[in-house]
Amino acid sequence: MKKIALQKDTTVTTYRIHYEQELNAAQLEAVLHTDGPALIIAGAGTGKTRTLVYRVARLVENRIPPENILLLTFTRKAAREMLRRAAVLLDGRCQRVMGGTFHSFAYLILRRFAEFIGFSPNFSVLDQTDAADTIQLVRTEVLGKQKQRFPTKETLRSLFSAVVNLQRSLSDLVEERYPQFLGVVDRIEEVAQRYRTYKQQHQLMDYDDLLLYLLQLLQDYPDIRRQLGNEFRYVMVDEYQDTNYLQHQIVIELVAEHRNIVAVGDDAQSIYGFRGARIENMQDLPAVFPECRIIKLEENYRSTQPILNFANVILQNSVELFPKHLYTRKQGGDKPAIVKTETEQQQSQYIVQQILEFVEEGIPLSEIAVLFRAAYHSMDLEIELQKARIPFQKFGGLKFSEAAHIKDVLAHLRLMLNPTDAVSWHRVLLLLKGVGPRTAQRVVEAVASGKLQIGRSNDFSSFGKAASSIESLFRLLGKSATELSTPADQLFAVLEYYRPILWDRYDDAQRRWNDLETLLSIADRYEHLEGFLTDIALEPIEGSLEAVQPVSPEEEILTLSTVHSAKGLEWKVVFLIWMVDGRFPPPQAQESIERMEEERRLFYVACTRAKEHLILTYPEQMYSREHGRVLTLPSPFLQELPPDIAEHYIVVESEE
DNA sequence: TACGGGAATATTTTT
DNA sequence: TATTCCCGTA
Repeated sequence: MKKIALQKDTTVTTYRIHYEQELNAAQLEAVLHTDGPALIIAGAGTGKTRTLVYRVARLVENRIPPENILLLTFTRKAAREMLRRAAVLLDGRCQRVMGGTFHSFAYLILRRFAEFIGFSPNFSVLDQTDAADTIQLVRTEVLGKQKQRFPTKETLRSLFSAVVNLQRSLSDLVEERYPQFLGVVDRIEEVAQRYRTYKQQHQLMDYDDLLLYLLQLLQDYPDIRRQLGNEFRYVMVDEYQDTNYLQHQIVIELVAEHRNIVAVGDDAQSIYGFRGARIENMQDLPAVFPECRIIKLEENYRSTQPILNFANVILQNSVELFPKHLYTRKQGGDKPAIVKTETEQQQSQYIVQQILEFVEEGIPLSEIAVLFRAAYHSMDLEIELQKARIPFQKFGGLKFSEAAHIKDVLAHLRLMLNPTDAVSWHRVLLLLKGVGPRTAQRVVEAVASGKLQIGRSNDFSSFGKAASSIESLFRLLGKSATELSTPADQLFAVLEYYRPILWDRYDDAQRRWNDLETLLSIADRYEHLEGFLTDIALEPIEGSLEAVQPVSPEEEILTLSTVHSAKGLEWKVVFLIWMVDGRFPPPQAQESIERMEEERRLFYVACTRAKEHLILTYPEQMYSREHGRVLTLPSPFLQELPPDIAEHYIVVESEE
């Protein structure tokens, strides 16, 4: 007789995570949803990230290979953070999930299939300033001697980008945004055309190209589309309300086979319209996938009820959004405060003083943030914070890696990688004494024709007094290949070379030098120069140029941030400064209803960052360029609020 | 051809 | 306010 024994049935999965206990009903429904399309509409603070994190874990627990899961987020930081949390929740397998932005994902895929779109796998990625510099190159070609008024490189770049992201014609956009340039639209078109071919010839892609070519690849090669569809069998997209047309199409192509798409978003938080974001993408999803399940998360876990009431009122005044009502089970809490100060300085002093009081009460600096509409709005406050020795980190505005000295140094590194990069040659050569555009051009041509070559001895005698400095540049670039093996080594050599140039060019050289040392510590994490440079292009280093006081441990730093950069984050205490007409919203936005609506959503995003205390401030006076000191009006968003939704205060000065 | 000085110009948000 | 543009001078 056969002996019968028991063995564990491994085909029945037992779960390590107690999903039912740790999630609310709606969240649970979203997490347990495995196959097929789903749209999760998640209000602010309703545990959207938590839901995504648990869903990643759940899929992995369901034995779906992590490599087959794709998590697309708005920043790479967000993706990393979610996967880290999933790994803590479950185990290290979650770290193997593919996560990143649309752009970083596109980069990865395009490298793999570069040949299909006529590129080499080593193409480089242009960040915004690189793109503008490249445009400048063709711009001068097209323009020649003519001195008719013509858009600047940055204007051109934003125009070209809008053409791609908004899917509109160049002439339409020129007419709408820059009617003064309607007369030269043909030449603008010519620059656009040349820019396109220039990029192709030199193996360059800007941000828009990454999306454009990925979509093209998916649409033109069904085999590749199927292959990728199988590989990324489960796709999750965060912040769907801020995807643009191209990104939406990419998603549709990618999930065409398996239809496993989970999109998460909140139409009330769409704030990237200027970049082509379309709320409609979210609304379209059920039309594209009729079997799409719709799940709403409405219970808020972040804020107190008075803050939510305030936020709800903001949306009530919106003309186009679906009514939305956030609620919480949290009891109590103060009403938001609206504080009028006389001047900007008084506003800053008030904030500093309040921060100190909150710290006194035991709220750590890391739980406090000051938000504002535009990066430059915090200038005065930054000075006051420095005086009070409150350490802070600033997000938004000019990026660390966009600063001139950083770009200078990176240009040298790019030449080490790719000696045919004309834009970098220009940048690097113009740093030298006695070298102007003409000489730079000569050098670029000589390199292209092989008359000059990095890594061998050259004859520079024709360059007159600039000869010796050009020679030392070539010596530096020639060094790289043989003697320097890591990105950090290479950067170190560049810094040695660049140091005297820096001190000669900038009064604040020491501060900039500190930035460069920071850059060195970042480079140290990389093995290959290529990866280092691409990462910097795809994910410009956040944070201000202002040296963050390095003394204090990281948790003890105050956050200053634009509202845009604060998206998805939360703090116990949130200040929102400059709630003044013309600052929030800015004047340009007031020209159209759509843009005003976006500003309103932005205001909503700002207010829903606060967990316990929300404090809005506005000075009664401000300086304007033309008129000097002028009186302000409170932001229209404040004026339309019912009086009892917040407490109103006026700052009065008193002796100690 | 380089470069300095002064004028013009844009100035919201970001991958 | 800071960068870019334009022009005259060396």
